This record gives sequence, C-alpha cells and structure tokens, in this order.
Amino acid sequence: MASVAENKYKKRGRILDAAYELFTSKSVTETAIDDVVRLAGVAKGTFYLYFRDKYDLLDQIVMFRTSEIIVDAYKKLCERTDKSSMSVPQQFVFMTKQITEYLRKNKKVTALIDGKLLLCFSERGYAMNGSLREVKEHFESLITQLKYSAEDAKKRLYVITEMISSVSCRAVLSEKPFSFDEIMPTVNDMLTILLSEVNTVDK
Amino acid sequence: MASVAENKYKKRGRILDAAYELFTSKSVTETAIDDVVRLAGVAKGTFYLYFRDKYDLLDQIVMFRTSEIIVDAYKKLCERTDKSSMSVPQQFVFMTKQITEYLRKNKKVTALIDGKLLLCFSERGYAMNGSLREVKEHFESLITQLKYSAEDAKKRLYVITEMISSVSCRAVLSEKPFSFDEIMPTVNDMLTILLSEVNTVDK
Amino acid sequence: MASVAENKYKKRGRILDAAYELFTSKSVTETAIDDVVRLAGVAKGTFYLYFRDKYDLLDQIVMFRTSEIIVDAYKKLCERTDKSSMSVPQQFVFMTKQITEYLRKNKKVTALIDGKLLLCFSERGYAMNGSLREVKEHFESLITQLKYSAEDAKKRLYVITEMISSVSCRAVLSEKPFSFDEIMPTVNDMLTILLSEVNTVDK
Amino acid sequence: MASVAENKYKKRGRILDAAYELFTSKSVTETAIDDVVRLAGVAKGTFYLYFRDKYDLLDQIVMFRTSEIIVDAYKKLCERTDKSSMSVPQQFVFMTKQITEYLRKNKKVTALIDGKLLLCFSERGYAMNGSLREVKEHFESLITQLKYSAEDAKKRLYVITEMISSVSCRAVLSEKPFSFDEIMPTVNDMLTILLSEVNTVDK
DNA sequence: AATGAATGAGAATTCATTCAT
DNA sequence: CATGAATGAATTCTCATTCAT
Repeated sequence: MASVAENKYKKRGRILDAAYELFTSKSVTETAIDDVVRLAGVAKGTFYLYFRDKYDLLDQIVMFRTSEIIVDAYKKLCERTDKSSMSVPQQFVFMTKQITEYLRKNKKVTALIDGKLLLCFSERGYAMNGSLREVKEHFESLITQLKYSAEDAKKRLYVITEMISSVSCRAVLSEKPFSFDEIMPTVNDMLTILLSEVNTVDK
Repeated sequence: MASVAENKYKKRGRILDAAYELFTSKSVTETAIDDVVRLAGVAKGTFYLYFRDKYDLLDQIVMFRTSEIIVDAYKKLCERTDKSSMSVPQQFVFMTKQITEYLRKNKKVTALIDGKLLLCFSERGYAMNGSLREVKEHFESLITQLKYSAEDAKKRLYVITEMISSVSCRAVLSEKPFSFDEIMPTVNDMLTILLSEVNTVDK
Repeated sequence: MASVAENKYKKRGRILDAAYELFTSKSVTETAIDDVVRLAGVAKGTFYLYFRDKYDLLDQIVMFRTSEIIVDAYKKLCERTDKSSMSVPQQFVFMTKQITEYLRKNKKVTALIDGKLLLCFSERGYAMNGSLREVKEHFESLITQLKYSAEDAKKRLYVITEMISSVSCRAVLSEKPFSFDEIMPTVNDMLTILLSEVNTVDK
Repeated sequence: MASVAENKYKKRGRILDAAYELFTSKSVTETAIDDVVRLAGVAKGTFYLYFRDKYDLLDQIVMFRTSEIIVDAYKKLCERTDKSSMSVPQQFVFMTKQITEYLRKNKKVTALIDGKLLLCFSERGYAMNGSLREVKEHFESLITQLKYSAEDAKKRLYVITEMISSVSCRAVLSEKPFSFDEIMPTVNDMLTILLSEVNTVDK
C-alpha cells in the first residue's frame, strides 16, 4: 500500500511530467506555474511543497533529462560487441554521435537544455542518476590512457564536452552560422585530432 | 548644429548607456524598461521609438560590446612588431588571452554576454563594427594556411571560438567545474594541438 | 481645462475615497487592493502609481482624517464667542469633548484610526493640512501660560494627548474595562488637575 | 510518569516558546504558523489543537509576558524595606520605573506588546497569573487612600496606566516625538501631580 | 492526541505597451 | 518626435485550514 509515500512521489512526479510537457511544447517563459499545476492536476500550493520556483523545477528537469541522454548513449556504446577494440577517438565520436543525434531529433528538448548539457555533472545530478558517475569515469580513464595525468584528463574531457555541447545545441537551434550536418564532421575531426595518440607522444 | 538629429542620437545613446549600466550592475531580468528610461532621462514611449523590446535592446548592447572586445584584442595583436613571425597557434593563443583576460576582469560584462560572444558575427554585427569582418578574415586565412579549404577554415574557426567562449564564460561566472586559472592552460594547449602544422600534414 | 493634472488628481482622490469607504465599512485587513481599485474605477497599476502599498494608503488616509477631526474641533473652539474668557483646562476639556464625541459617533473611523490620532502631527501631516500646526501652537502656548517652559509644554501636551487618545479609542472600540460614558468624566477631571494653575505655582 | 499529560503540556509549551522567539526576533506578521510549528517541532495540526489561530496564540503570549512584567515589578516594590513609608506617588513612580525600564531594555518585547500592556487585566489574564489581581488591588487601595471612591480609584488607575503604557511604548519604539529619556521625567511629574494629596483635598 | 501532505482561494505586485496630448 | 499617465492581464507566491491516516 504505502499510499502516503507513494502519493507524495506521484504528485511531485506529475508536476515534473507536466512541466516537461509544457516546457518543450511551448517554452519556459511562456509556461506559467499555473499551467503546470493545472495540467498536473494538483493544487498551486503543492507545487511550492516540492519546488522553490519555476527555475528550480527547470533545473531538476534539465538535470534528469540530460543525465538520461548521456547514460542512454553510454548504454548503446556498451552494447557494442566491438567496444573493447574501439580506439579512444572512436569511442568519443560514437558517444558524440548518439547524443547529438538525439538533440537533432528533439529540437524542443534541445531548446530546453540549451547549453546546460553538463548541468547534470554536479553533486545534485549524480544523486539523481547513479550511472552518470560511471560514464564520466569511463571517459576520464580513456583520456588517461593517452598519457595525460588524471587531473589533466578531467580538464580535457570538460573542454571537449563543452565544445560539443555548445556547438551542437547552437547548430540544432539556430542553424547559424552552420547547420548540424555542416558542422558535425568538423567537430568529429577535431575530436579525433585532440584525442589521437600522436599528440600525446609529442607531449 | 543639426540639433534635431543630434538629439535623436542622444536619446537612443542615453538609453543604450543606461541599459548597459543597469544590465551589468543588476541583471537583465532585474532591470525593467522603467528603470532604463528613468536613468536615461527619457519618456517611456521614447524607448519604443528605438527598440522593439528589452531583448532587442540587449542584443544591440551585446553585439556592440562583444565586437569591441574582439576588435580591441585584434588591435593589440597588430600592434606587436613580431606579429608576422608568430605561428598560427601563437596568434590564436594571443587573441584568446586578450579576450579571456578581459572577461576575467569584467565579470559583470561576462554575465551579460554569457555565451553570446559570437553574436556579433552576424550581418547586424558587421554593420555595427566594420573592423570585425577584417578580424574574422585574418583568422580564417591563418587556418587556410594550415592547408584547410576556405570553407573548412570557417568551420574550424567557428568551433574553436565557440569552445573558448563557452569554457571561459563558465569559468569566469561559476568557476565550476574549473576556475579560470585552472582551465585556461588546458584550453591553450588544446588550441595549439588543433592548429599545429603536424595535424594538417597528416590530413 | 488642465485635464491632465486634473485627471491625475482625480484618480488619486478616487482611490483615497474608495479606500476610506471600504476601510471603514469592512476593515483594513478585509479590504483587498483589488476591492479598492474596483470601487474607485481605476486600473490596478494606477494604485501603485500613487501608493507604495496598502499601508502607505492607510497612513495617508489616517493622517488626512485625523488632521480634519482635530482642525474641525479647533474651529468649533474658535467659533465660541467666550473663547478668550475660557480657562486653560476649559479649553482642553472643550477640545477633548469635540474630538472624543466624534470618535464615539464614528466607531468605524475610530477603528481605522485606533491609537494613531497623533500620526498627523508629523512633517507629512503638517504638509497635508496647514491649519494643524496652528492648533498645536495654540495649545502649547496655553500650557506655557501655566509657567512651564516651551519645551516642557510640548511634552506635557504630548502626554495629555496620548492619554486622551488611547483611553477614548479603547473606550469606543472595546468598552472595556470602561465604557465611553463611564471614563470620560474621569479623564476630564484628571485633565483639569494636570492643567490647573495651582500645580504650576507649586512648581 | 503521567507522560501523556506531560507530553500534552510540552507540545503547547513548545509552541508558545517558539512563537515568542519568532514574534520577538522577526515580527508577528512576518511569522507564519508554519514557522512556529517547525521551530516547536510539532505538526501543523497540533497547533490547531491548542490555539484557534495566530492571534489567539499572540494574545496568550502577550497576556503571559505582560503579567510577568507587572508582577515582577510589584515583587521588587514589596522587597523594599521602606515600602510602607513610601508615599502614594512614590510607589507609582517606582512601579512605572520598573516596568518602563524593562520595556526600554527589551525593545523586541515592547514591539510585541505595543499598547497591550493592560491586556492581562482581563478575566483570562487573572486566570493565568494569580498574583496579578493582588497587584491591581494594592494600587486601587492606594488611590482610595486619596479619598477617591473605590469605583473612581479603579478608573483613575486605568487612565494612569493607559497613559504610561502608551507613552512609554511609543517612546521605546519610535522615539518620536520624544525619546524615552526625554519624556519619562515629564510622565513621572504628571503622575505625581495626579496622585498628590493636595488635589484630593481639593476635591 | 498527533500528524503533515494537500489544498486553493486570494493577495500583492509587475511591467510591457498604448495613446491622447 | 516626445511624452508619461494609465492600463490590466498575467504571474508568483502565501498561508490558514482540513482530513485521512
């Protein structure tokens, strides 16, 4: 039964679902808290029981959805039988492709996320989705294989991710100065350069 | 004399100055058009004579300020007597340093610009500051020297700029996951890898 | 015509009148700003053009009404042909009677004023009603006649007024522990003791 | 150990303590029942088991605290060995000094009490603090000694107390038009005039 | 007796925009 | 061109109270 705790979870979940629906179909600014609670079928006050304000709600949604996108891409990578034989750049390019394809196919979600693809890599984000930490550690270890120190690997991973995230979001959303299809090969090429063994040997 | 045209310019200019002052000292959302016109000393209706709404005003400010930052950095590069003997990566690293140092020293302005450092590279932006096109062409030609095609050079320049812009803005504004001083050496190193002759020879 | 300034005054005046009507017929807490603007026939925003909030409005109303009550009582005193032959206590008792009778007859207004009968004796209050200063000076000079220093007279006038104000408001509003008719003779008697020449000679 | 009744008392007591803490540190309007129950560590519903609403709670607190202040002052008077040789005005001035000094030193409590120093002299107040009736009777009998009738004494005591209460609260809280130190000598002097034998002989 | 999640009416306030002068 | 009083829909947020457990 556990109907109290269950119900509590249900109300919060219904608000999150309703908000996601409205934020992606309209936009965040065009969505009033009033709209959210009406669609969720809960009272106005209930909203403030679970969220500080609209932006707290947005943050939680973005964190949840982005972690989902990233973890899903990682799962696809793991499902590949040839994963262990893939080079470091190949694994990055594969992940990038999974994530950016998702963004391209879900423009509304991309608009919601905008540049905040990395927001989920925060304490709050890890708490929401345990698998996320695993993903990060896998890619950090890949970079470490290129003879970078652990700390250096973290930083390179961060810069690479920020680059991919901002370029692909902009490509999907404004298609200017380059469309998604125009820019992604360049991004992949640059990714390969950044992660090729050659460079690390030089170092 | 031309006091009429002059006056017209004055009003628009006063609005821009007042808005810049308020947008950087408070924030855009915390600034009402009312505040802007009060500080500018013009009537509410006058605002709508020159700007469509607050975001039109914001765009114009950001475009103007970012083009200024970029052109200023380029001027400093041109002032160097050894410019012609600098390698391609060296010139990029120099520009990056000029721009990001400015951001670091002007946190309020960075908050205003946020990720929109590249907004000025648009038709409207070129119209505002003629020197801007020159800057872009110079760096595109540098990349072309690395044996990339003209179109490819444009794209690489775009991805590089997007990377620098998003990483440095985040470093200045949130200092998470890395502070400015922690991340910039990595960015410069990655920049050098991306622009070194070696890679292009490989291609 | 002067229809702009005229209209401006009208709107503010209509809000004050509507609020007074509602504050006295219902109560301040039971009156929403919404009610006020609806009755005044102005837009919600117009309210905030003239008043900071409900309590700013209330203060202005109380100041205006109390100054009116006091000045009216003073006018009645001046209309008496025998004013000059009245003793100091007699003049105070007369004023007290005028004011407290008004309170007794206008319980709703008394509820609004509550203890704030003296609120009008402030810079803002004097600005609203010029005659008020004159009233104060007359009674201070009366007390000075009792051989008190000017400063001492001001203080005694203040304590006396505070006493009358708080006792009579409570008598009218709660009738506990004494009703208006029960307590006023005592107040008048005490007033006479405090203002009789005998005391001053002793001093 | 009677843990049920004890617990019941504890909950009510904890609510009173928490509310007193919040009402004095913030203010009554700024304190929500939610804040009170959270600080008291009881459930929201429990509040409504013991108090009708916030103002019922406030009344009970004010009654309890004011009766404490008054009874404490009276105890100090009784502790004086020369009490029996003190004149009527001297005893009043002593009590006034005790009470008003307390108010001056406890501005936050004064803000809570505001004008309601006499609220405790009600049936409900007597029920809370048995000693209170004794205090009142002592001072009434003092006034009766001045040849006033018992009924008259009650009224004079009431007016005097109201005067002291309203003047001293305002002095402590707003310091306008007179500060505590400026106005108290005048109050004491007026108190002495009102209670001196001379006046009563005149009657 | 005690709980605390849920309620939802209602309050205050903001602010972009208009338009008569 | 310029003004600024007026608008009023829209929005956020509060909070006393209830009631099933």
